[in-house]
Amino acid sequence: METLRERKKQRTREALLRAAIELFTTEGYERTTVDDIADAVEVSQRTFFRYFAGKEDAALALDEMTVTRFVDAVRARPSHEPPLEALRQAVLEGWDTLHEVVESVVPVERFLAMYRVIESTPVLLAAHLRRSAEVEEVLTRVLAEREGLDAATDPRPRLLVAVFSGVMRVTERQWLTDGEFSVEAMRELTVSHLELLGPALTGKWFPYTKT
Amino acid sequence: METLRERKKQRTREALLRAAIELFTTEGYERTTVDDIADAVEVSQRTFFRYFAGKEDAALALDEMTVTRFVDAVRARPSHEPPLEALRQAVLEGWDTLHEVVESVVPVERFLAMYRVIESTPVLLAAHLRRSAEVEEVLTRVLAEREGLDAATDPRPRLLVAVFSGVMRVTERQWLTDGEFSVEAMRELTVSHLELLGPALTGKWFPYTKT
DNA sequence: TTGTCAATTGTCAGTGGCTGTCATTAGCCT
DNA sequence: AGGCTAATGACAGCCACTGACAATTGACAA
Repeated sequence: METLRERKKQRTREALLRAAIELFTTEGYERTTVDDIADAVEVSQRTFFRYFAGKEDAALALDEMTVTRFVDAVRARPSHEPPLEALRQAVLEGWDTLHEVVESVVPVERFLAMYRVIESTPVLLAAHLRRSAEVEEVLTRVLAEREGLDAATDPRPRLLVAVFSGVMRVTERQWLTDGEFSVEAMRELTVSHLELLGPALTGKWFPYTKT
Repeated sequence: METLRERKKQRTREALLRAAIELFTTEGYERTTVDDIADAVEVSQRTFFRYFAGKEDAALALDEMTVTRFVDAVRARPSHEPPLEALRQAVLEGWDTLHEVVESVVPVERFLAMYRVIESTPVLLAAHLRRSAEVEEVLTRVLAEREGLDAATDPRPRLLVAVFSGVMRVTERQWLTDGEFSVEAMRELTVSHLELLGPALTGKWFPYTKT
């Protein structure tokens, strides 16, 4: 049983996060001030900064939860799987379990709306990409260990992760652009894009038809 | 012959850029204020913001020049080359002609020092990655046109560019980490990493030896 | 050459993100 | 109940950045 203090803190944080997401998705990220968020929860601006490193941090907090989940899923993949397959399965797992990760804070639609805000707000997109680079670093170490390679001297795990992450970014972007925001659509795009990986590199452009 | 006004403007901009790079590389990006830069050139802070969209913009201006050069090089590659080869050659050209692009503003060592500042300063790295994403978009369109594909519906050009860019990011990062800052070292890393692309994806980890 | 026009710059005031400090409040524990 | 500690609020201040307006300076024609 956790103490009252801890429960209060957790509620404050969640309230701030919810208010932030609400405002970001309805009013826009730039037009929302930290004071707006703090006022909505009736705490001081200073308190906001005690829970979040900055405005960006609040905007990316949801995404951060899903990323953590994804990385854990990669770690949990059986070690006999080829690395690319492990990454692929982990991503698909991530999308399948999106609800249980996010729903504790906001409905999934809010999450998707927030995702679009991130992609369309330059400063948020930048922060998101930097965070992705950090994740690539972690994945590199995880894969290197799995495969018994030394990430410090062997560039191949890092390359593999970079390539995979590149494909995932393209996939997410197209998913948002298509306007078809179902988990199923995301699954299909992921699978088909990863299948295109080999052919795309050879430079032999067979006629392309959507699957 | 250009007018006196234009020459003055150009000189002011270059002076600001040089002062900014000087301060960023010696004092650090965060510890340098816009006032510091403006004072060093003896203009008002307001004037700085008339030449650069922000502090970031000044920090990334040099890199921007080289990126522009690279994109132009891609456009200039003969259309019979396979796309990946065109990108590869354009990158190598870019490194070979680094001097003539950069030297008009600062010595090349300054450029390299600034590059390290970018990689080691979170907010600059983020901005750099976002800019790279924009470049990927441009390259996608260039390649799609070259190959007679429709970038809007066919994901393959975008995937190819994303993969290539991923490899280049890994390469640059390792180049900076290795501490061997010669153009030759960069060439070699580029070539060898691109050669590893295929094998890295198959998941068959042959013993790796540096070339 | 001089006067007019337009571009460049400086000054000033203000906003918003973010931090340090310190007093106050509120939960915890004996 | 009372002392301890963690959480909060209030305040002052820094810095990036912007809008508005006035002052300056180069351009160009009469």
